[in-house]
Amino acid sequence: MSTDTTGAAPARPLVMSDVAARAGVSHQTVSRVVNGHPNVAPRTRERVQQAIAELGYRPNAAARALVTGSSRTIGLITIDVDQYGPAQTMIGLEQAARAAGYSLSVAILDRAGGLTIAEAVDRFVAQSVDAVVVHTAELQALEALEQVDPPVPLVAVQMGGEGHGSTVTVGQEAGAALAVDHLLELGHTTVHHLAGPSYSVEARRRIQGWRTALARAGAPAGELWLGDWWPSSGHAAGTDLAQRIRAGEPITAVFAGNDQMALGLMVALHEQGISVPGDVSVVGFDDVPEAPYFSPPLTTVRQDFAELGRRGVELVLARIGGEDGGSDLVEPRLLVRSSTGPARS
Amino acid sequence: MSTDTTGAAPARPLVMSDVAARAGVSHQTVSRVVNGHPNVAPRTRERVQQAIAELGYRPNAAARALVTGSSRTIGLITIDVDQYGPAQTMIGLEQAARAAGYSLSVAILDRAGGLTIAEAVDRFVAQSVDAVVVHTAELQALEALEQVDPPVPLVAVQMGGEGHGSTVTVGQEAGAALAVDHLLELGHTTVHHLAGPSYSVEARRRIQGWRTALARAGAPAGELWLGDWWPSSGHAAGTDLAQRIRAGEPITAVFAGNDQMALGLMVALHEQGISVPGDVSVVGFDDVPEAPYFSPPLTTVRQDFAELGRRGVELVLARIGGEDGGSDLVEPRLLVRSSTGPARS
DNA sequence: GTCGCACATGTTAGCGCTAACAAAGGTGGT
DNA sequence: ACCACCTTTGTTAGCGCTAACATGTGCGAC
Repeated sequence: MSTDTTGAAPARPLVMSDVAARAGVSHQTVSRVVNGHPNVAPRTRERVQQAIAELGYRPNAAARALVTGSSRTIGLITIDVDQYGPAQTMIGLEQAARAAGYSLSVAILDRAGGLTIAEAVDRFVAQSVDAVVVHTAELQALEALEQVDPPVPLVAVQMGGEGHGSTVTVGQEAGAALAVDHLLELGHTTVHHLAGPSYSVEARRRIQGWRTALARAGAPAGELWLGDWWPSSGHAAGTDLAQRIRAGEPITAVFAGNDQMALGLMVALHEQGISVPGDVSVVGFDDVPEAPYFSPPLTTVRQDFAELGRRGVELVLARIGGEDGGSDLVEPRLLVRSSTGPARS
Repeated sequence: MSTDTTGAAPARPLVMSDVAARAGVSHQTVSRVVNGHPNVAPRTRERVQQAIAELGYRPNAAARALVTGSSRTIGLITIDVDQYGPAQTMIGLEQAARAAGYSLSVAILDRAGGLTIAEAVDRFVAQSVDAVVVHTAELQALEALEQVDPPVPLVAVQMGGEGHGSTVTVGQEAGAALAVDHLLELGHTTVHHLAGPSYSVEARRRIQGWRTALARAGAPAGELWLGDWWPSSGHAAGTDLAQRIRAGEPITAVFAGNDQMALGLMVALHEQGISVPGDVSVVGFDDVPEAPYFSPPLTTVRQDFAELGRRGVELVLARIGGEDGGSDLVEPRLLVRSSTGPARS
């Protein structure tokens, strides 16, 4: 319907020589100004900058990428961005990347296998990205990652194990230990664990941290259930738990692998007439924004996801700059609210 | 035969003429095969495809973008991806885009003003994106959008008003009406509304829908409070509300602008000894995954965010293909759970 | 005054690809 | 047999930019 020639929008996109013509210099001088090259006379630089501003010129990224081999773009491979943690991490990543002058290209894996890690890396390489950041805790995906050897830096964020390339990770074991120690200090004999799914490396690390903390304190081993991160699996576990408690089993403390499962768990317990924290204390993991408004407000382990993203970019930049960039760790923190209390004597 | 096939990372990236040499054709023939050009002899095509497979060749996206002016990339400008809706929408968008052979480049706005819409669009244009999708309900951002006239299709997703270019939107008024009518049918005299912040176009549309539905039913106008989408603002509103109820005000039904505020509201009510739905019925908006596990399980209006993303891509593709692509609407749906009940007589 | 050298600017080539045109080979109609 | 015409393939140019080299200019050292 509308023809796109409304004064401001030029029919032919502006190129460097348009700016050059206007400033009365060669296109190469414009290039030097654009790239902050030192050997340009101040007056010339000013004229060029003015011409750029007047024309509203932006250099063509594709041409730049072609000649330099770098697109000033970082590729992010992620999963489950509809969950709080991955979404926060992505925000931290994007903002840090942008602050450093990089754009973010995103590929979202799905559990249905629509896109494999190798394909995603491949695509990014063809796009001339300067680095790839992988954010997933999927065991399978991480194993696949080992096979990939891209010609650009690859950094993993939040992965549990030590993998190919650089890694930023939250101290999952430390976080689990925080939860367990808190519960033990409140006088609970042992702590049971409702873990995330087995394909998740994070879930495994938390299980490991839980076991270790229990052992270190000399407490008897607790029981382990597996959920799928979602509230419904917490609810199922809670229903089962409640029946066993009413049957007389001495279960008084549960550490849930994330806040959403803790929510489902507490709701099920409540439905079955079990009091939290009166009868059972519950600790979550993540500290989602809703956690303070659960019933009762949830004691949980906070992970600083945005910081994770920022560190990831730092690592990327170090690697792009040729530095080695080893592993980096973000420490979690315990937030005590009202879902935990002293053990019933 | 020098068996230096794939295996190790090649020192020099593969280019089209490497493939051409291996297949014994010219680079242009390779280009034709890669782009599915019709006039290539079947045998030749096969040989070339085999060479591509053996070498693991991927065309350089920057060179392609430079010569064609298209990078097969869609730029997404979004905000609040840490909230459920925007994150889901992004997932729908990314998957539909990838299915159509496009990549997604992401810019995340922040309320602090780190990046303006105009800058983001500008950046994307310099990146030769084929289209820009804007996903925000920020009034300010949408106004700024009116000033922008990019040389590529721009489609807005979820915006309330009719703006420049194409639009996909959820029927906000219809959703609000769903909530109000449900409450009215249960016998409540009127419905009060805890709305989202005033800068949000969505919040405004829901307010409008709420008012209209009330008026249409001949119900007296309800009271309006403004929150900020987060649970804490719902909690504050709920605390205030509870006191007024205990003072005798006849408040029995509240429609919250989103589920998180509904959560905060219900918790505050509960803390103050007001029963939901016994004393007050509450309806949310969004249907986050936690909603069935709130206390009580929340009656809410579901928005299909992933579908929104998919439709957005459809619209984009239509626009890229030169079609007009008008507005498109996704209809919300009411999910009745346990936070609503008949009015107390 | 003349040389040397640093700085400022211009000129040229080429990144890897696609588009346009050119050339070669095959087919059928007369 | 010839030519018209289609299909298949190759050759060339150029997208917009940066890197490398070439040229021009000014100024201090001798």
